[in-house]
This record gives sequence, structure tokens and C-alpha cells, in this order.
Amino acid sequence: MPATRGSKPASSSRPRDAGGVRLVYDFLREQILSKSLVTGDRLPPERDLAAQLGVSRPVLREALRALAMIGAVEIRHGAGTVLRRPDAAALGDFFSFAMLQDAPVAEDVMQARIAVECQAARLACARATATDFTTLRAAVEAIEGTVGEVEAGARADHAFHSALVQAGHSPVLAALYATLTEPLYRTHVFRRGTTPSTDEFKAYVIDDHKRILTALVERNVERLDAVLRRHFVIGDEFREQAIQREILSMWSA
Amino acid sequence: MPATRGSKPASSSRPRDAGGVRLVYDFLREQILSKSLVTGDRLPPERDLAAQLGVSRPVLREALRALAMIGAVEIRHGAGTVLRRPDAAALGDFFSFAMLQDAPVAEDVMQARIAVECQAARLACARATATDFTTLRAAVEAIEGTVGEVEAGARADHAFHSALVQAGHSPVLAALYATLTEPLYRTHVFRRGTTPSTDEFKAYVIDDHKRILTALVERNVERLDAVLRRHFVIGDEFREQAIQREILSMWSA
DNA sequence: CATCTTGAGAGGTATGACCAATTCGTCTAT
DNA sequence: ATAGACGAATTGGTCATACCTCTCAAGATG
Repeated sequence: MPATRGSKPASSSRPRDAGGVRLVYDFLREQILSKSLVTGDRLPPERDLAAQLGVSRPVLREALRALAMIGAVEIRHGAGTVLRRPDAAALGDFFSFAMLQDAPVAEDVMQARIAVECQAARLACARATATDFTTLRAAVEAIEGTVGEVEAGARADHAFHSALVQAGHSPVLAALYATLTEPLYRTHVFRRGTTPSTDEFKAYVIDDHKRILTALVERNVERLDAVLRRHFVIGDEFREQAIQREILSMWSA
Repeated sequence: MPATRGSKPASSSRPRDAGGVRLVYDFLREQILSKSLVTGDRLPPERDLAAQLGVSRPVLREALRALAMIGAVEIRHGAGTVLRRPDAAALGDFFSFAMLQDAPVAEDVMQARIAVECQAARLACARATATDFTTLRAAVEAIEGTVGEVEAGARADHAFHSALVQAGHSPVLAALYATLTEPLYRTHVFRRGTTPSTDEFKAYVIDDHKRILTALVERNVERLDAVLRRHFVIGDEFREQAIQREILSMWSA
């Protein structure tokens, strides 16, 4: 085993990684920095890379698994390990482990969801692309076609709101949003809570989604924010009661 | 090796983790969710935990190393492995690998911070108590007394904003805020970035914090939102540039 | 040309042994 | 009685070896 360098911890909030693991991190960093490796490149096979670095394969695997956790590499069984460019979409476990330790209540989760979605919507006014608009229009159409159905309606609703967040082109907000909302849309009761029962209410729900899209198309930040916040008020009480009983069990699945 | 469950990936941007590793993640998630394990608890020794879960020690170590990468556990040689609550300070490697490949992450974290703080501020207009107001007034006074100092000024600034978020009485928002921001205030450059240099600017910063508090006292949601958002614009570019430079040098070791 | 099969390559896992760091208990000196 | 030193036990770090499982590409067959 080669001597480790006397470098400081990778992060002031994490203890110093073991020497073998750190050597792998450092090696890969240098490879990227020197452009010897670029995003998409396949790393040498584990056995070869471990020998090259003078560490054992389990040590190399530890390091690679950790890098996979943050999306820096993608490990594919039988195919090899590829260098990836981390983005916050890879941080689902980070956010879920963080939130699991606070036992959030349903209303709070909705508030955080609102926070993230409204901020992403603001960004979307500046950043949304033609592709985003296409996606959102298709999502509105999907809502129109499924507004009275529990399963499909909830899926279409989620797709619309997720597309809106994606249009903000902020990976951290998108990752947070996914963590916060994915469990929501999986609960039966939440799905029922998003399903209007009267024709009048159905029409209103469809129109509201159109109003959101219109404000975005016009890139009107304040109107979009207002329309969206009012959108969330609708059905809030009904939804909250439904969610409370199921929210905590979902993050462990 | 026990059969793995047919669950989907923890994050949609990462391929499915290998079965053994996933089993460890799931186990720990459940332990946390059920309060069998709380932050600060020491996990069983590797040999014992591996046997308990029916995986080999190298597999357990892979999983733990990955969790250590996001700050969910702290591994100490000779002492044991402790459960930690992840916060962004643990993501040094994430940021460094991301930035080495030109991923624009710092601005995103700030956007998430803004989302959370503004939503918490909205809630605070309805929920702030007399104690909250007392805390916030003291925080403003502390800002007045330290506005030209790098360390103390940053601490006072952070205390004010944290108190504002706390006044929203939303544990999820408060936790997210802590997760996203506490590490920032630890960097020297961020602190310098929040330290006004001219008397005029100092007075403006003090007044802006007072305006925020006034809007809250009047429980004026829209004014508070507007004042706060404008507050964030000030110094944003300076801060971002400073953070990006600092992150590379500080975390890449 | 399209589809299927096979073999090589590459990741996934287990076992056992040994090394290194930390913690705790015991003994000795003051 | 207290403090410090030392050694043993505990626990993480690493290595070597063997075997299993998945993926992919090349070759064979219809």
C-alpha cells in the first residue's frame, strides 16, 4: 500500500477517509482535472484499477460505491464503471436520510413542496425552453384527459408539476422536489385528494393548470407565483388529512 | 444472502444499487424511521451488523462508505460507526467532483435556500410568537453591533435569518434550512462576502434587516416576501463567485 | 439479414487472515 | 486517593482468494 499524502479532510464535517479510499478519490480527481478522464469515459476494470493504484479490490469498491452515491460514477454490473457528472438529481438519498431523522408531519412536507415548486417556477420564467413548454402543454392535455380518474389523474397532475419544476433548470430544487413529492403521489389517499368529483370542479382544475402554464409562457413571475399559490390552497385541507396517515411509511420503501 | 426486495432505485438518476448494498441502506432507513436508531447512536460493529444482515463485511463496508459520503454516518477507525444527520457540509466531494466538471451547483443551493427561507417567512407572518419577535429584535441588534466584523457579523446575520425561519414553526423547512445553510456560514469567504465594507452599505444592511422584521411584525406576507427577495439579490453575484472559488480550494485537498 | 447462442470480460459477494487505531481496565507511583 | 502509563480487547482497514452473476460482442444458424 503506498503511503498516503498528508492532506486535510475532504470536508470539515466529515472525518478523514481511510487512506485507501482517499487515494482512489484523489486519483480520480486528478484524472478529471488533467482531462485524462472525461464524463462518459469508462474506468479500467476494477481488478486492473485496484492493481494500478496498489489497493485491494474491496477498497476500490468502497470508494466507487461512495462516488456512485453522489453520482460521480455509474457502476454497471458486467459492463463496467463510467464517469458521470454529478448533479443534484443524484442526491435523493442525501435528502431522504436527512429528512427521515426529523419525522416530518404532512403539512410541513406540503409547505416545503410549495417552497420548492414556487421557487422553481420563478426560475422557470427565466429559464424555460421550448422543450419545457412542449412538455407542459402535453401535461395539461394529459390532465384534461384524465381529470376524473384517480390513478391516471394523479399521475398526470404529478407530471405537470414536476415538469414545471424541471423547467426551472435547478437540479437541487428538482432533487428536493422529487424527494418531497414522490411519496405523496404514491399514496392512494393523496391520489383521491387530487381527483375532482364534480364537473364544475373538474373544469376549474383544468383551467387552473392552464392559467399556470399561461403565466409561465408570458414569463410573468408574480402572476405565476400568485396563481400557483392559490392552486395549492385548493384541496389543501382535504389532502392534508389524507396524507398524514401514510407519509412516514413511504420514505423507507 | 437474503432475497432483495423489488424496490425501485433510491434516486431516479442513479442505477439500481447492488442487492447487498441496497439491503444495508434499506435496513438503516427503517431503523431511523422506527426510531430504533437516532442521530448520535453507534451502529453495531461491522462484523456483527454484517452477520445480522446476512451480508459480507466488504459489502457492508461499501454501503457504509457510501453513506459516509453523504454524511449519514461517521466511520471512526477503532471506535465504531455513528449515525449522523446529513447536512451540506458533508457534500464537499459532491461539490468538488461536480465543479471539476463544470456543474453549476452553488447557485442552485442558494436558490433552495431562498425557496425555504421565503416560504418559512410567509408562515411566520401567521405563526410568529412574541418569543420569536424578541429573538429577532435581539438578532437585529446583534447585526447592528457587528456589521463591520467578518466573524461576528456573519454569525449575527445567520442568527437573524435562522430566527426568521424558526418563526415559521415548520420543522421541515427549518431542517432543510439548516441542512443547506449552516455549512455556508463556516467558510471564510462567505463570511467576507456578507460583510459590508462602506458605512453607507453597512447602514443599508442594518436597515434592510429592520425592514424585514417590520414586515413580519405587521404580518404583511407580500411585503415581507418582496423585501426578503430583494435582500437576497444584494451581494448575490459576489457571494457566488466567492463560494465557487473557495469550494474548489477548500474541499479538493 | 435477423436472431439466437456462447464465451469472455467485468461487477457482486463471501471467507479468512492480518494490520492499525481507539477505548477501557488494571497497575503503579506519588 | 488520584493520576498516569501500559496492555489487552474491541473495532475499523486492508489484502488475498475463490466463486457467482450479469452484460456484451462475436460467431453460428435459419
